[in-house]
Amino acid sequence: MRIPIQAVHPDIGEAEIIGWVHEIRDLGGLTFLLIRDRTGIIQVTIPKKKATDAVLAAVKAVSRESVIRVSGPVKPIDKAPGGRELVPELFEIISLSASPMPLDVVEKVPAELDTRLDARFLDARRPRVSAVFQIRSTVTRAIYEFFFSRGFINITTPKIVAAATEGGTELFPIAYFEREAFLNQSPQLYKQMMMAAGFEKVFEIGPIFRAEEHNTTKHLNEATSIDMEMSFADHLEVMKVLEDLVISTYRTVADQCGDQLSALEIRDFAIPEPGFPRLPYPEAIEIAKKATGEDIKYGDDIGTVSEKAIGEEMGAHYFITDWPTAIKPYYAMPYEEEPSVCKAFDLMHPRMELSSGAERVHQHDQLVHQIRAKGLSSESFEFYLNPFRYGMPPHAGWGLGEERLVMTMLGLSNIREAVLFPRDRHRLVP
RNA sequence: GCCCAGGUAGUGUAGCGGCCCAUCAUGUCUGCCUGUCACGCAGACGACUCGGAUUCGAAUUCCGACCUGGGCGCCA
Repeated sequence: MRIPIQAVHPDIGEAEIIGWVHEIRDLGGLTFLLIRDRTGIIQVTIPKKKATDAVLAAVKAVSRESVIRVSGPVKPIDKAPGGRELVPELFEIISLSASPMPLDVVEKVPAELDTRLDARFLDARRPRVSAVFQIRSTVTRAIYEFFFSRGFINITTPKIVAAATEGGTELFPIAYFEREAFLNQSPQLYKQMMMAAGFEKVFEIGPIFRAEEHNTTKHLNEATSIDMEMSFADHLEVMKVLEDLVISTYRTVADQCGDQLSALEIRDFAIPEPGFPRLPYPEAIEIAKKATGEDIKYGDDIGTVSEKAIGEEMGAHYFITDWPTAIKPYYAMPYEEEPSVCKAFDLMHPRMELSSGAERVHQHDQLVHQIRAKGLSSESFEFYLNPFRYGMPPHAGWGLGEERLVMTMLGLSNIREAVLFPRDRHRLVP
């Protein structure tokens, strides 16, 4: 019976392991193999004089990164990594690895991201890479648990759609039988429609597609969006939910991913402090203006340089609130007393935007008016507008980028590090 | 899309008109080695992105294409 390498202790006497050959050190009369599975690494020691011919022949034939099965007694040895070693009685090559390999799993020689992504299956054998995706898995589970524990209903919405969600972003066109369709940029319209269905609290974690030709370390053409929508809630309430979710996700990772954080050499993993500061948009651009010396006017978008400058000033997670209605989507609710400002917010990490959300317009006529004010045609939104005629409750929600959450949490320099098979301007394979 | 920097063995690099049938490391192969832990030692193998131009001579200069990284824009 195979046991995980992490569970191999001298007390258990004998063990059978299956794993990849991490390193081979042949000293002549003595050969050391390091064998790796996803739980850890163990040394297998083969003394030439005591080993059987079958074992010696297999050890001679095996190459690095081959899959092997080894069984034999486990011995406590101070000199071995982990304080124990396995001396094989049986040594079977299950799957021989070819050489040379596209990259060095042991990381004696670094590999560039592009090389790594081309051979992602090998790259992901590296403990530090594997750790990122184990943590991302924990993040996903923590988020599902967070929403379920608060009574949210999980929904799935179509990724093949007939038209744009918000305008603004480019869509990928696809052939849908005899018609043209698009990959959805956001579940926004569908999650709002479920407010009209009376679901009250919904969430979805799923892919979104943006055909923007951006070329940066924080954009993807296929990303994972964590979306929620809540009836009878205003923007302030859903901001609190967002803050709680971020903190509880960090806490779960801190509690459950100690080994993975060590593998990433993250020693000072800090859980964000509750009470994220709320920075009104006019104050945000003031900070940006002072820090960058640029002439930023009210109503301008906050560019990358400004975003960084404000992030440095704030130093931790914060919200930007009270955005000009003109630069937020048509579905953001303007303040009654000052309609040029709306109840939209962005959740910022000092490095970048993580989430944006808003209280939504729930009155049909106002929504039509705002769609037209953005230069969009309300006819193509008929499927979306219809529910607003038949008792749409007030509601609010947000969308949070999962890759950006993981990237900022782990200090990854490139968002592609947080995706197994990233899709960007140039990469479609693997 | 724009700007900048690049593209040299499987990987990561040095070289930047002749000292280059190209440096170093890692890797692979062969040999030696019984406590390695980035094992060591000896030997071998393996590369100038593609196309054009300049030149007596191009990895090196110029032009074009393709590809990569970073910054910006757009965007979340």
